[in-house]
Order: sequence, then C-alpha cells, then structure tokens
Amino acid sequence: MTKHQPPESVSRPESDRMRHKKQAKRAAILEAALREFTDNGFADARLSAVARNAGVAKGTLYLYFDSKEKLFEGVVRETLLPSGEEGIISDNPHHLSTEAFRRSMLASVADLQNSGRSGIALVVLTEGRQFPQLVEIYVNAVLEPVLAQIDRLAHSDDTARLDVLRRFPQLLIAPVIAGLLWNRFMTGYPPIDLVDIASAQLALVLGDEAASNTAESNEIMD
Amino acid sequence: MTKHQPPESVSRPESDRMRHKKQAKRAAILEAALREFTDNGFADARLSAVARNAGVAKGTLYLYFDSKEKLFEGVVRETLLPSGEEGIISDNPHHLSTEAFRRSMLASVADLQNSGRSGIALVVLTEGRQFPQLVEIYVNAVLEPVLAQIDRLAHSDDTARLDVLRRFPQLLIAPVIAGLLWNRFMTGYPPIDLVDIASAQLALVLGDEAASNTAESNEIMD
DNA sequence: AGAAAAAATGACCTGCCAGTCATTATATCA
DNA sequence: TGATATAATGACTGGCAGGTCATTTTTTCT
Repeated sequence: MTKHQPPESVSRPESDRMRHKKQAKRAAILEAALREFTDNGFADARLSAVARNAGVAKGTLYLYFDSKEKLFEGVVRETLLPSGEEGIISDNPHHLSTEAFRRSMLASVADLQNSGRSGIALVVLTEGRQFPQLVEIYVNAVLEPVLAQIDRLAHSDDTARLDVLRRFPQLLIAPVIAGLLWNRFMTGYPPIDLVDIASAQLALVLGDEAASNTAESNEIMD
Repeated sequence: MTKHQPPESVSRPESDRMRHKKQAKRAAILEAALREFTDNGFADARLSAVARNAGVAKGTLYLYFDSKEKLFEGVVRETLLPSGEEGIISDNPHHLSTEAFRRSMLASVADLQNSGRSGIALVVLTEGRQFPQLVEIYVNAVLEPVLAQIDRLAHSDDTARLDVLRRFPQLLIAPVIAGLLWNRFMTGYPPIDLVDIASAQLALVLGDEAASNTAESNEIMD
C-alpha cells in the first residue's frame, strides 16, 4: 500500500552495476568451461572444476545455465561461432577469385589454429555423437557457408582441376580436420602446422603457382 | 590321500569341448561389444547391454575381460587389427609402384568401408583421448606402416608432385578420415563414398592417369 | 552315480557426479 | 537503516552403471 511506484514492476531486475557483475561472472564461467571442456572433453568435464576455476560455487552455474549440455552449448555459441570463419564465409555470396580464396582460407585456418577455438571444434567433432543439435548449429554456421564458398569457387572460371571440388568440396578442408586430430592424438610426433598442410592441399587442388606466396604469408601470420 | 593322480595338476584346466564353448562365448561377447561400442561410443556403452546381447550374465563378462577398458581393447585388438590394412601394410618393406600402391590403398579403403571395422576405428578416433595406449596400439599396428609405405612411395622415382607427400604423408589418408567423420555426423547429407574420395585424392597427388581405371575398379569392388 | 572343480549367475554394493534447495550474503530502495 | 528482493552458496541427494561375490549350474573324472 505504501508503494507509489508503478505496480507492474514487481521485480526490479537489475541495475547497471549488477548487469556488469553478472556479465563478468557469466564470462568467467564460460572461460573456465571452455578450458575444462577443451582439456577433458564433455564426458570427463567436471562442473565442480568449472565452478572452482570460475571462482563461483557449483550452484551458481545453474543460475546461468540450465544443465551441463546447455553450458557446453553456451561455450560453443559464444566461443566458436562469433569470430567464425569470417574470412571464407563473409556475407557476400560473390565468389572469390582463386587467389583471394586461397588467402582467406589460409587466414581462417591460421586463426583457427591460434585461437582456443580449435580445441572446442575438436570436442564438437569427437563428441558430436551426443549432441546432434550442436553439430547442426556448427554445420549451419560454419561448415555450410565454407562448403558453399568452395562450391562457388569450383564453379568459377578454371574448370581444369576444379571439377574434383564439385564432387568433393570436402577435400579442401579434410587435411585441416585430419591435422586437428593428428595434433590431438599423435603426441610424440611433430605437430602438423595446419596452415602449411592446408596450403599444400590448396596447391594440389588449385595449382601451386603460389607456393612461394604461401611461405611469405606464413611468416606474416606468425 | 586317495588320489593317485600327479599332485601338481590340482586344477585341470580344459577339455576340447570346453575350450570350444569358451571360445564361442568369448566371440559372442566380443561381437556384442563391437556392436554396442560402435552404436554408442565408449562412454555410453552399457555392459549390461553387452551381456544381454551376448546371451550371458553381466558377471560372466568379467571372467573374460577385467574391465570395460580391457573389453574395449579386446574388441580393437581382435576386430580392428587382425585384417588390418594388409593391402598397404604388407610384410615386405619394398616400395610398391605407383599403380600398385594406388590399387592396394583403394582395396584397403574399400575393405574398411565394407566391414564393421570403420565403426570401431571411428570410436578409437573420437574417444581416443581416454585411451592413449589404445591409440598407440592402433598407431603402431596400422597408421605407422601405412605412413611408412606412403613415405616409401614418396621417395621413389617420380619426384614431380610426390615431394608434397614427403612433407605431409598424412595427406593421402586425410580424406578417408574426414569422410569417416562426415558419414558419421552429417546425417541428412549424402554419404561420402570413401573409395571415391580416396581415389580423387590419389589422382590429385599421384596424377589422374587412372581416373578411368578407378571407375572400373570401383564397379568391380561393389 | 556322486564328489569335486570350474563356470556362470544376478542381486547387491559402492563411488561418482549432475543437479537441488534451505540457508546465507549481498544489493536495492524507501 | 531496515525491509525486501535478488544472488550466491555448498552440503546433500538420487540415480546410475561398473564391478563384486555368495550361490547355483554345469562339467570333469573316478
């Protein structure tokens, strides 16, 4: 009765300070979860460890994410997707020139390799069985556009060796995937540089006129 | 006192009939386990389901295998390795001619695709994180010999386009691995024929003089 | 046949961990 | 400052599945 405030606002949600704190906490949780999932995979990831490393109690996790699955989904959505493979994907459905394609693909691969995203990509890849809807998200957001761009490239001018891409657009990304797995499992062997192997495959498929280019661009990237 | 039998044979192990029964039971368990692991992966495989499908009690499993891990190892050892990639591996360390290599590799891939082994290979691939020693077994028994053979090929006569194999012998098997993953996760998309994609990659790396050959050999294989 | 050994059984045990919730701490606002 | 709402906590629980073992069934051997 004493309230002269508008009655419809029964629960005043948040002040600015609070919003920031919650955002920060959410970010901390996601960061800790990214680490935990990357290191241990989904099944062996411990929510207690995520909570500890995020500096919160276990129960707090459930104020931000409904379940372990949703937390994983959150990590994928906010870590893997945002930067995406912009280089290759881009918004414009125009097809790139062969050289432009080569450059943007290598840039994407370099980005993937140097960010923590490759770890999560690998988890999606290896434990995707349990999360069909996650795989679908990833496919729609990343794989499809990449393959579409490859397909566009395959239907451009040079029909010489490009027709193999029309049958198997996956050929261009296969070495990257295999390289990710190699680096994960073949500990004790020298790791594969994803940019180098992607570059080698590009040379095989598109021609190797840029073999020296590649070396240059590598130096620049590192 | 009444025993005039040699005292050292306290436990007479087995008769022929018994050996056969035990062998059959062991085989039934392995078969059911292969199915269960293939369908559900390691983490989600249920030993109770294995027992049920093998027609034995759960406790019986432990008379044949010490643990779930050992059972999985048994499946890998006796299902994945035995037939191996004989074609490519072979015992002789002689390098094959380009054409012989192409043929034996395609035969191996066809064999992998048509047997249940690809399912288990995929499980090793995707859940290998938890079983470094299993990965090691697989690497030593299959991957190493294959890569060695590829390396031998790479150091044979034709140095033209083969030097890329010297840097990345993995390039030849990358499409097969990627194809396995694609067929597992990209349900709803047309599956990739592993022989076809391997053939395409072989054509890229070794030259496509056998493009028509490939089509023929495919028909024969199917 | 029947005693003794080996094999098989499945009810039970146990450790683990995602998820809960009564309690406590912190923020909001009059 | 005190009343109320919102956020955070962490001890606890429920269920699940890998693994055990006292009991029963089958085989072996005289």
